Amino acid sequence: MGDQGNQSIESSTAHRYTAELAGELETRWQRVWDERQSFRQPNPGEDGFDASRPKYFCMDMFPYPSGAGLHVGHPEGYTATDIISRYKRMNGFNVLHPMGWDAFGLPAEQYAIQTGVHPEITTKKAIDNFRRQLQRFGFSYDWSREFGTIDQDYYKWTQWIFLKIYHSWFDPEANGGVGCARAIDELIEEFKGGKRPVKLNPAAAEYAGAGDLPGGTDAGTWDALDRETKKAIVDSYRLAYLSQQTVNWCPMLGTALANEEVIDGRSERGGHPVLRKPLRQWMFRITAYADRLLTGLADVDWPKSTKTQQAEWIGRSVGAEIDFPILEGGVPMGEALRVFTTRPDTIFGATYMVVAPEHPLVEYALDMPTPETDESKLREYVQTTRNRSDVERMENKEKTGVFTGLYVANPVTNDPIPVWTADYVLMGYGTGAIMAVPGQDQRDWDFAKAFDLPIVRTVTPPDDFDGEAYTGDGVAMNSRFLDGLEIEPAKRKIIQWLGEHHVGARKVNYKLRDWLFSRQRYWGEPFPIVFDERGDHHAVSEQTLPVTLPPLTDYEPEVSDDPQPLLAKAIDWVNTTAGDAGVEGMDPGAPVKRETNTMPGWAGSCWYYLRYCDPKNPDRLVGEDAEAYWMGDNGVDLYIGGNEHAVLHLLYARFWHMVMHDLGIVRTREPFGKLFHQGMITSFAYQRSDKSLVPIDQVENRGTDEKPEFIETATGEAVQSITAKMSKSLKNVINPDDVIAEYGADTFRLYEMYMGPLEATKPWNTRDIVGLFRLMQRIWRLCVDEATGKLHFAESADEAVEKQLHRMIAKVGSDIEKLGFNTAIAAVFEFVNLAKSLTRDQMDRFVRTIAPFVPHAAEEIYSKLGNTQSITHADWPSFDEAMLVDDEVEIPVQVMGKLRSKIFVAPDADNKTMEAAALADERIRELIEGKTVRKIVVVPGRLVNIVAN
RNA sequence: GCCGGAGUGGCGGAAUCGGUAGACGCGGCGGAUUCAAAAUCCGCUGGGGUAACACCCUUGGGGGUUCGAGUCCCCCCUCCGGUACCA
Repeated sequence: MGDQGNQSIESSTAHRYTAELAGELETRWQRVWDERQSFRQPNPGEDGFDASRPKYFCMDMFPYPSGAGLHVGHPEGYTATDIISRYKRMNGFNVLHPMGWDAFGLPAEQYAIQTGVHPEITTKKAIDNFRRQLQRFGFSYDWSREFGTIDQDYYKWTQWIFLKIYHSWFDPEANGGVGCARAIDELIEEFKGGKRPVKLNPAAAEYAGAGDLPGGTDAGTWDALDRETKKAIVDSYRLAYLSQQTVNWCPMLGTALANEEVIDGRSERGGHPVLRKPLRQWMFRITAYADRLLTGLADVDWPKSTKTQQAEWIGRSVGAEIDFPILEGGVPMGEALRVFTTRPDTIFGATYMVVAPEHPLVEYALDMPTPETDESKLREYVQTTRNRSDVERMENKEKTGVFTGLYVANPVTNDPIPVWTADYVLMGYGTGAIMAVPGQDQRDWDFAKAFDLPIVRTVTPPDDFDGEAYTGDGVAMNSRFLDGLEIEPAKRKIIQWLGEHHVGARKVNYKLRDWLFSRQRYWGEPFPIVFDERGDHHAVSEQTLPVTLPPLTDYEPEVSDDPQPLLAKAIDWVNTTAGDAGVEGMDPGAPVKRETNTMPGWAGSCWYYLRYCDPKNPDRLVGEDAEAYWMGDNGVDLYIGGNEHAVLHLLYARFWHMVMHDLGIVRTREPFGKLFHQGMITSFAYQRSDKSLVPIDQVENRGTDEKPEFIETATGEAVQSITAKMSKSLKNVINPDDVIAEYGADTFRLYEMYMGPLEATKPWNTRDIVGLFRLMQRIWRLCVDEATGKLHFAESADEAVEKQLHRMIAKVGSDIEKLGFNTAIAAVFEFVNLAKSLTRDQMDRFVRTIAPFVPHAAEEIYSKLGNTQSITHADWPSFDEAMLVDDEVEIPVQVMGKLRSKIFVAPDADNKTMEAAALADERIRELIEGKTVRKIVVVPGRLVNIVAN
C-alpha cells in the first residue's frame, strides 16, 4: 500500500469503462457484426433458414433522410425495436428487423431549387449519413434488406401497384356484401354480357351533386354506346381516376395538397397559405373502403387513441337522403334537391334549405333566375366564397349567404321552402345541400337569426331549457304523425314514410373523401400513364416499368395561378409514342404525352413493409413464400413510429393493403397487427411572462439547483423553465453524435429507454445521462478488473445475488414483452446495487440479460468469457420460479386502514397464522387495547387490517 | 366546442388484481479516498413533528363507494395531443 505511487494509481484504472473505451469496443464490435453479417436473416428457401423457428416481424417507421441528420427522437423508437428484436432472437425467433429510406419528398427538392444540385445526389448523401449514424448505435438491422423508395427497382413496384389499383373497381356486392376490389375487365365483361345494368357508378364522388344525378340513369346496352360514354362509365368505377375538382392549391410549394396535408388553411410542410382551385387530378376511390377501413380496426392491436382518430376521420354517420321537389311557379318541375340529414325526424321544422355555393342548383338559379333571384348578388357571393381561402374561412365563422330565388316543396307537407346558398354548407360532404332545421341545429339557428328566417321547434325541450337550438332528447312536436315519439322511433317512422312515398331512404355517410394522389412536383414517382391525342388516359404495360424520372435542368416551380407540373419541362420525356411508352392495344407510332404529375410522398411508404420481406425479388413485389412467412396471420408483429402518422400514412397503407388483399396479392387483411407510438422527446426552454420563448443560451440560473431562479441575461427579467420541442431557434437541440462521443452508444441507448415510458412525451435532461453512464461503469467493474482488463469472478455464488439474478432475468424479460424498458433497466440497477462479484456462470447469464439493451458491452464481456459466437444468437437465460419466492415476507398490519406495524410470515402463511401473528404484535396489542375488534381482513401474502373501535 | 391522454417529492419517473405511495435514476446533504480537485465508493434524503420514537399530513381540487382508493364512481380545475360549420 505504502509504495503506491501515481503511476500505479493510473494503471489501477487503465481498463475503467470510459467514453474512449466504450467508443473503442463499440466500433470494434460494429465492424465484427458487419463482417460476420450477424443480423442477416435468411428468407424461407435460402441457405441457413431455420423453418422450425417462429417468425417475428419488428419494424420501425422508416425515416425521411433529411440533410440535418438524425435527431434524438429517431433512436428512441429504433432502440425499442432493437431491444425487442434482440430479445426475440435470443428466444429462438427468426426476426425480420429491416431499415430503409422514405426518400422522395419536398425538402430535397427545395434544396435542389436553391442549389441546383439534383435531389438524388443530396438524398443519397443524406442516406449515407443516416446509415452511418444508425450503425453507430449498434442497431441489429438486416442491412442486406435495405432500400429506398427512390430506388428504381422499388418504385417500379410502387407504379405496378398503382396500375393494379387503376385496373380495379370496387364491387360492393361481392364478398358477401362486404365489398371487394375486382379487375376492371370483369366489370366490362358483366356490362357486355348484360349481367350488370350499364350506368355510371352511383357511388362515384366525382359525379355526386353534378347536374345529372347518377345512380338512376341507365345508359342502355354496352355495345350500342359510343367510345366516350363507355370510357366515362368505366372510369367512374376505377379505384384510381382522374377528376377535375377543387383542390388545395399551395402556390408557394407549387403543388396541390391532400386535405390531410392542410392544417388550419396552411400547408403542413412550411405553413404556406393554401387556396382552393379546380385542377385535374388523380384520385383514389378510398371512400369505397370506408366501411372496411372502419371495421378492420377491430382486428388490430393498436393504441385506442389511434383507432379513434382513424374512426373519426372516416366519420361514419347514419341518416337519410331526402328529395325535395324543386318548384317552378309553385309547382314541381320534375327534378328534386337531394339532401343528407342525420335528423330526418326534424323534417317538419325545415324552414329553409341551404346548398353549397358550388352546388349545381346555384348555377341553375343563375341560368334560370326567378323574379325573386337577385342575380348580381348571388353571382358575387359565389365568386367571393370560391376565392375565399381556408384561412379566411377559419377566421370568420359569421354566417353569410344569399337567397337563390328558388323554392322546393317539403315532401311531407308540400309547403314551399326557400333555397339559400351559404358557405357553411360544404360541397364535399353529403350531397352539398341540407334541409335547415334551426330549432334543432345551432348552425341553422345562427343562420336563421342572421337572415330572419322562421324557427320551428320539432323536439320538446325540457321545461328549464333556455338555450337556442335544442339538440337533446325529447319527444317530437309540431310534427303531425311523429308527435309524441322519441327521436329514434321518430327517425324510424319518417324513414319508413319517405320510403313508401319514394322521396327518401336511409343512408350512411362518411366524412372520408377520396384521396388526392397527384402532386405537381419533381421528386416523386412518375405515373405509369400516358395520354393520347384526344386526351384519354392509357396505362403503361407492366413490362415497361419502371417509368423512370427524367433529369431536369432546373427545379424551380413557377409561382402561378395556372400551374404546370414541373415534369412538363422534360419535353423530350413527355412527348413519346405509344410503342416507346409501352402502351398495349394502341398503334405503336401514335404520339402520346406522359402524365407529368408525380405521386405524393405517401406512395412509397404505403407498401414498404412488404418489400422488406423480399427486397431483391425481380419478378414480384414480394415473393409468395416470403410474404406468407413474414406476414403470417397478422402482418407486422410490431410497428413502432410517431403518432403524427395516426391517420395519414396508416390509413393510406391500410387502403393499399386491402386492395392488394382483394386482388389476391397479399394474404392478410391488415398490414400492421400491432402498432405502438413512441412519445416525443422534448427539451427544456424558457418562457417569458408573455409566453414568448427564450433561447437557452440567453438565460442563467441565479438561484440554486434546488430553488432555481432563471433570469434572462439581457433584460434581467425572471423567466420560467418549461419543456418545448427541440428547435434550432431555441438552441436546445441535442445532437446524438455528440452524446455518443461523450458517453458511448450503450449509455445513449440506456438513457433514452430509461427516461420514462416509451409512449410518453419526455424532456431530454442532459444532467440525467450520467446516471446511466455510471451504471455502465458499474456493470463493467462488476465483470472486469479495472487494472488488468481481465474478468474477475467470485469463488462461490452468493445466495442473495443468485436470487436477485433470477428476479432480474424474470423482470427484464416480462418488461421487454410489455415494452416497459424503463422498469427493466431499474431491475438491472437493483441487481448491480446488490451484486459485488459474480461467478463465471452468473456473469454469463447476467450479460445475456442485458445484451438487448447494451449489446456492445455485453458482447465484449461475453467474448471475454470465452464464447466465440456472437451474443446475438445466444439463448435468453432461464430462471427458476422458486427463486422468486422469499422464505419470509414482510406483511403490513393496519388498524382501521392505517399502517401501524409490520409482521414477518412465510409467504404461503394461511389467514389464521397471519391473523394470529398480527394480534400477537406488541404495537397492535397496545392499539386495540380496550376496543372491540369488529372484523379482521386478511389478504394472504399481502396484509392484515384490523377493524376495531 | 367535441374526442383522446395525462396531472405522484426539487426533477425524470415506479406502484400486474383496490392492499406498505414514492422502486430506480438525477439533484441535494454527509462521509470515505485524495496534498487537493475531478472521478469513484458508502450512507441519508416527500412535508410537518420529535432528543429519538410516537404521531399528523401527502398522489391537481371537492365529494362518494370500501375494512382499505394514486388505482373505482360523480363533479370541477389545469396541461398535452387530435379535430373542427361534416348537416
